[in-house]
Amino acid sequence: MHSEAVASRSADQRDPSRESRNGGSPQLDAVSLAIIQQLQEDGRRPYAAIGKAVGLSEAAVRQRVQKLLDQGVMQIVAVTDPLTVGFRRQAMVGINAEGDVEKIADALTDMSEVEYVVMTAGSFDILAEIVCEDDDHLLDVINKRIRSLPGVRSTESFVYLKLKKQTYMWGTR
Amino acid sequence: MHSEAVASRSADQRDPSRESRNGGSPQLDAVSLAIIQQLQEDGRRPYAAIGKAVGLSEAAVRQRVQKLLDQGVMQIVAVTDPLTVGFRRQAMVGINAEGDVEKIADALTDMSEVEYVVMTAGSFDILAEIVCEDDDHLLDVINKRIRSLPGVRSTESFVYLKLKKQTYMWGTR
DNA sequence: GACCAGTTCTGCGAAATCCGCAAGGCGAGG
DNA sequence: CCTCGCCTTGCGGATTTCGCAGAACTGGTC
Repeated sequence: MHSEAVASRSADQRDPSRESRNGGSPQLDAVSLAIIQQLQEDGRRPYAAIGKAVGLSEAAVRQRVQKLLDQGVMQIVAVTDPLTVGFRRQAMVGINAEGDVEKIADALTDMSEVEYVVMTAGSFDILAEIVCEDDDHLLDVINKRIRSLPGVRSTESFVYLKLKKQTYMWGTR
Repeated sequence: MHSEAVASRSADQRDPSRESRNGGSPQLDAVSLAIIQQLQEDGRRPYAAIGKAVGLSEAAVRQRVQKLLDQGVMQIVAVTDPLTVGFRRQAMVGINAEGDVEKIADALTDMSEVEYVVMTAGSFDILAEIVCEDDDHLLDVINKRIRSLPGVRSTESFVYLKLKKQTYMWGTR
């Protein structure tokens, strides 16, 4: 019914062997990847259109999307540039820590002003992106809430001046 | 018909005076903010439900969402953790530059491996997030493509080990 | 090979949503 | 007064969503 994509799908695309060891995360086959890719282009694209593109029925796409959402593998959301949207201060904070770094990362995760937390290798152990109402708020979060966390050795801040690019199209290359 | 939200809306929410000067971006009133907020929670929420929440008709919400999309104020997309999705290397790169920094940022923006570019104040002029297939690819992008850009004085890389948090809920606080 | 349990896909109707369009209200400005 | 921009209401038709039942495939076991 829907082109020749169907014929090859069940034969080879479902192969999960290439996943290797990437942290025990719920393995994704090529079909789910293709679905995610469709939704990276347009988060509101109808299931039927996605199904046609990846070679699956509408209902099957719906189930897989729901599972991906439930598993937390992806989220479908509106993204903006907070700076554009208005009167806010944003910054990236590099953190040097000692002891249980992951616990510090968890503490950051619990802060509502923190949008993005990633553990890194390099001269910072953690990078955290912060979105605030104004300078006072930003200062408060960085100096009072973050620097006072046990294990935080030092921090360095990079206040955002202008967001130049923000995409989610890694699947489309 | 839709609760008391309507009554107050036209009276005060449409006031654009608090926008201040934030870069000549298309000013948003409180209603559009509320719509964005709804879509930050669920990018697929139906227009009627959004309308009920913000006190607008379904058709009006539809028009505003379309305009916000067209203007590039927001995008509705699926977001994932590339590391979770599989076999990739990701890094944040801090860049020190001389001369026209914005031009360098534009050059970074043109690279498909670069997902995120922001100009900052601090010890880096630019922060760029990179998503790659593997180590070789990452090395190639950083050392060959970025460091060779005219005006780039130095770079420092932070390879991602683990993404701990990634949200878009600034509207919901 | 046969059987079975679990999972995934397909194929439907029914309900809800999307989408374009037209007619009218209403406030802001010229 | 008139225009412009935006919202509302209402409408129908096309499309999409959603739940469910049956079929198909997978992996494990005997």
